[in-house]
Amino acid sequence: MENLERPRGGRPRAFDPEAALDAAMHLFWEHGYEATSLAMLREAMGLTPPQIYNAFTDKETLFRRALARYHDREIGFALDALSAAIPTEEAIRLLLTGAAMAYTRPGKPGGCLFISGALAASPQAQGIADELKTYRKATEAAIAARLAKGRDAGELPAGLSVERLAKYLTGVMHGMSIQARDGASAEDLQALAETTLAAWAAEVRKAADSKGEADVGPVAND
Amino acid sequence: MENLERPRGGRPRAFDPEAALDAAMHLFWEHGYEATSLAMLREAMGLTPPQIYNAFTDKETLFRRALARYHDREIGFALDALSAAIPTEEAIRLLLTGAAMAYTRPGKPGGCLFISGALAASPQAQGIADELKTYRKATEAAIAARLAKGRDAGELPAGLSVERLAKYLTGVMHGMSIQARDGASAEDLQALAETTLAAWAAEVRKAADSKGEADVGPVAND
DNA sequence: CATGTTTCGTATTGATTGATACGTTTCTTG
DNA sequence: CAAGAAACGTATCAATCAATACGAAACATG
Repeated sequence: MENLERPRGGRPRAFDPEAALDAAMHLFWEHGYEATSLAMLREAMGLTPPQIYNAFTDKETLFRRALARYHDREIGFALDALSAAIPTEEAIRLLLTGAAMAYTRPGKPGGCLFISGALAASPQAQGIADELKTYRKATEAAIAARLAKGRDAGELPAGLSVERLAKYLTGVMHGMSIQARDGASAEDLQALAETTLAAWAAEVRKAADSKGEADVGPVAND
Repeated sequence: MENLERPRGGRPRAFDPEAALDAAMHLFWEHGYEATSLAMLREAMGLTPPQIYNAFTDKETLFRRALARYHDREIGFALDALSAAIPTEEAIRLLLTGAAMAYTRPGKPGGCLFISGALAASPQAQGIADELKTYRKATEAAIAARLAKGRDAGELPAGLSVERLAKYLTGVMHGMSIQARDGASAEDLQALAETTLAAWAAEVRKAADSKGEADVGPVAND
């Protein structure tokens, strides 16, 4: 998966590429793609420009590597929550709770790199903005797929629009990311997640009522 | 309020400052503060650099002017909804519906300038990022104040945490802004708003139940 | 009409941006 | 131990960034 091993001999690297990538990731996370200059990267990574360019080609490639690393190391909770063998509602609860924690980790930048990396961008960096959008859309698609799976399994009413609910949940997570950047605590985001789950229950009940069915189960009482 | 009138004679301006500011606002809205270069502003505003600097001091001042103009001309719906003499729930409904429309206006950049302007920033532009955060926090505070007013008027249960609910609603609006930037339609955002209002009802009921009171009224039925 | 004031247009300014040239050093391989 | 390969450090590249100098032009006021 990692294509960093050298094919043949030569002078060995004087630094740890993973540690350097980690430093770059945190810097991009904090300041975004375009606002992070090579001078800042140089200092944070402890490297000279030729070292950076030899190892990571250019700034754009370095950022994409940082994105992949972020996806693997910082938000594994999302994939884990959605793929776990647990009820749908519990998976969504794990997802939102995980986001509340991941967006407010001590010593880490607040919020999500997929959002902080670039929302608006210059025309030259449009490709980066598009890549980030792709990551965000993938999250939404994964949530929708999980909801569809729960609906097909009879956990959710057949009349429920999974796309609509996925868009709501993704939107809430995006909002949590911005709230985190504005100083919200883990507890604040946890409360936000709980309010969101209340909406979940209301939406599910509404969809079930509109079909006149009563086989809802997990959200029947009050 | 506008301090653009000259005190004494001199050569008149060859351009309309408001139209120029409008062009700058839309450009900042689309690309954000830092990613918008003076070359781009020059072309969009149809002005030479000295014209821009003479009229708006510098890029930062121009951006702050654009922010104020955006606040006055593009999101008046928010203040209107919160200050209207209508029930609290209706005010929130207007607020969210207004956001769904304002974030997807044809011919305008998607989302909200207060978010697209800068989430992450370079150390040099930290002041701009802080100013945007101030605008976002002001929105949250205005929502909280409106909720508190509704609670004090007996429209909402006394046990309701207006700060928590305000944080949720603000977060949802932020999420709507990002969804709009990712291509969501006005209908998508409207659906998101309706799901949010379902959460509203659930939260209010929960707060009322925890107090054991029944004087809720607008959300009693099912 | 003379004077003061403001903006005009043209041509640049110094600083910073992302990215390299080049000769040297240090490793693997045969 | 020679030959090839890769990364090293130093110094710097052209392009773009935000911002101005400067003299001419166009207004208001006396």
